[in-house]
Amino acid sequence: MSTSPSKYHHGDLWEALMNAAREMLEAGEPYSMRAVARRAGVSPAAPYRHFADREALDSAVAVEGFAELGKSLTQTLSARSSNSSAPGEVLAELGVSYVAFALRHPALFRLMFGNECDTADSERVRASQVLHDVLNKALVELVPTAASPELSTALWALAHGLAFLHLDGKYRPEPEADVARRVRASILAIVPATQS
Amino acid sequence: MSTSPSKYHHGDLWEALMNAAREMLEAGEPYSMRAVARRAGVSPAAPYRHFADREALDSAVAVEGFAELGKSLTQTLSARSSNSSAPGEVLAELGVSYVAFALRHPALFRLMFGNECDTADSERVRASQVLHDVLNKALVELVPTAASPELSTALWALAHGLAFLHLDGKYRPEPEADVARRVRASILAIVPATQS
DNA sequence: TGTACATCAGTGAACGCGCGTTCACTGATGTAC
DNA sequence: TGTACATCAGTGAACGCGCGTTCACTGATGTAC
Repeated sequence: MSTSPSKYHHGDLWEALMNAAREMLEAGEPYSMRAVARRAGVSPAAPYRHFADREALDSAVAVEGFAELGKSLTQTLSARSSNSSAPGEVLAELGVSYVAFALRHPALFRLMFGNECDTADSERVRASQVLHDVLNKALVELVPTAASPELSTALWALAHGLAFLHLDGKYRPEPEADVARRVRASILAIVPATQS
Repeated sequence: MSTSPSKYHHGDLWEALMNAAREMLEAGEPYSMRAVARRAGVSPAAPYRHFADREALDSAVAVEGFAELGKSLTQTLSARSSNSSAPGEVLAELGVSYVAFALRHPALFRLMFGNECDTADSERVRASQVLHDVLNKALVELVPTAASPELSTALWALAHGLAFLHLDGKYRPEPEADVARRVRASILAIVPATQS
C-alpha cells in the first residue's frame, strides 16, 4: 500500500523529495524547491507540506549527509580495528574514508560544510557533532595514551582540509589511489608524533 | 583628474565595483551584478564594460583575496623568521595567520575556496598556486632536512581544515586568542614529527 | 588655438527567467457510529 | 456492513521579486589637423 500509484497521499513524498534533491546534487545541478518538486512529479506547493522552507530542506539533506559520512567512518573503523592494524594505519584509513566521501559526493559535502551555518539549527549541529564523537572515540581506543583534544582537532582538520583542497581541484583530476596515498602519508606524518 | 565627479568616464569603475563587492561580502550580504552596480551608483549594464559576466567578477574578487592572503602570510613569515624563533613556532604562526584571515573575511574565504572551481580560469588557479609556493618556500627555509611534499600538503590542509571548521561554527564563537591557541597546538603537534 | 571626429564608458529600458511562497481549493483516506 | 464526516496531502494559479544580460543610445574625452 505504500506504493500506491495515486498521487494523492503519495505516502512517501518526504522521501521522494529528499531523493530528488540528492540526485540533483549528485548530478551537479543546484536544486531548488521548485526543481525538487518537479523532479518528484508534484506541484510546486507540495513540498511545503513536508519542509517549512528552503532552508529546512537544505538542513534535512545535510543531516542525511552527516549520517552517511558517520556511517561510512564507523564502518571503516570497525573493519580496520578488528584487523589489528597499527593505530596510525587505522587513523589513516579513517582519513582516506573521509576524503573519499567528499570526492564521491562533492556537492553534498559542500552543502554540509560550505554553507553559512545556522547555529540555531540544532538537528544539523547535532548531526555534525556525531562526527566529532566518532573520531574522538576512535582516538581514545587507538592511542589512549596520546589522545587529546588537540590531536583530535588536528586530525579532523587535516582530513577536512585535504577534502576541500581536493574538491577545489588543487590536486585533481587524478586517480583515487593517488588521493588515498596522499591522505595516508599526511596522516601518518602527524600520528607518530603522538607515540614518542 | 581621477577623482572627477562626472559619472561618465568614471575612471575607476573597476575599482569601485570591486570595492562594492568586497564591502557587501564583508557585510555578509551576497552580492550580484546588479547589487554591485547599484552600490557603485551606476546602471545595471555598466559593470559589463569591465567584467564579461558574473563569473568574471567572482574570479577577480577571489584573485584579490588570494593576493591578500598571500601577502598576509608573507608578512607573518618575514616578521617571524627574522626573529630567530624555532621553525615550529614560525609554521604555527603561519597557520594562525591563515585561520585569522579566514575568520576576518569569512565570506571572501568561502568565495575563494567554497565554490566549484572553474579550472579553466587560469588567473584564479595561478593566484591560489602562489599560496602553495609561499608555504613551500617557508618549509624549505625552516626545516630543510624534513621539507617534503607530504609535509607541505599536511600543513596546508591542516590550516585549511581548521579555517573551515571554525568558519562552520564548530568552535565559535570564542575569542580570537583561543582560536590561535588551538591552531598553534595543532600545528606544533605535527611539526616536531619532522625533526626526529 | 580651434574644430571635426573617432572612441569609449556610461545610460536606461527591456527581455525572459526561475525562484520562494501563499492561497483557496479538492480529492482521497480513515474513523465513528 | 454502510454512511457521514473530519482530516490530511495534494493541486494549480498567482504574487512579487531580483537576477543576468542585451540593446540601441548618448554624452564626455582625447586626438589629428
